[in-house]
Amino acid sequence: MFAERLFSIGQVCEEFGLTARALRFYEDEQLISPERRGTQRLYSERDRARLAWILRGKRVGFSLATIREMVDLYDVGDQRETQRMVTLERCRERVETLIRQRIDIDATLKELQDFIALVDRQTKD
Amino acid sequence: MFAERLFSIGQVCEEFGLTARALRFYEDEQLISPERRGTQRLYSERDRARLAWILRGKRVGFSLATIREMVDLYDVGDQRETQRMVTLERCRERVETLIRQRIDIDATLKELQDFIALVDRQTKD
DNA sequence: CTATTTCTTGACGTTCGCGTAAAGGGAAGG
DNA sequence: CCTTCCCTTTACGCGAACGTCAAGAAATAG
Repeated sequence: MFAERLFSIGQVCEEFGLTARALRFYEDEQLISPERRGTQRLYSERDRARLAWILRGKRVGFSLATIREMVDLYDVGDQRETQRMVTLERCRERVETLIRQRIDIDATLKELQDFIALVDRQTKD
Repeated sequence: MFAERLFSIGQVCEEFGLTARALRFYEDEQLISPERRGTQRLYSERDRARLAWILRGKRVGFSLATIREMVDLYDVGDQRETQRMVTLERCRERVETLIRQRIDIDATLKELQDFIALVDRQTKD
């Protein structure tokens, strides 16, 4: 067995392009919970995977609260029937809004590209 | 010729599902500028089209500032060469982030749907 | 004409997602 | 040992996007 590689907050900031303040804020908001060696934070591979998830969630426009809800959903592996149904319901809601977002993005993309083509034609005259 | 149908703020709120406060805020931020009959606002068909654009922009995660920039881009029809290039550049940037967003959305959708399938299988046991 | 909505303009309050000092602790290099 | 980073917590600040009264004007209903 080999010890897992751990990262300091500075390294993680560098890697993901965010500030220490942001990382600590995410921790306050319970999105990640890195180990501690004394007072210092140590980020594991799992923490970094969660971070990647968080950043992607942000890019698609989810709030931190929503993102936490979602990673929490993934974390509860075994649960009761009723709770599982709630989980599924929340997931399906997310899927709905994502699909809606795709439609909106496609429409916006089309208009933008049409507009670009129009301006291009004007320029060529 | 027939007079264009105009709408009160209340009607527009009803139709688009937002508050009067929000509409007035968008006006302060120069996203829309409805006519006035005395002190009352009157929204035209064009205003409502802009509103639809704004709401779609919000759903894809644009800030109001960005949305204003974009509707402004559409509005300036004829302009100088250099200005036109700036317009094109801004548009292409938007296209880039939208495409990036599509990729993120697709990835998130896939994970969600895989997860749903997983939970579904667990439930059937 | 009166009563009831619907509208108007301030102006302060709130939540989110951090930024930005302030003040200090701990490890690492010379 | 001293300096230099890198890290820590605490705490106030800020822009975005409205919410929420307050106080009054104006349109509409009866």
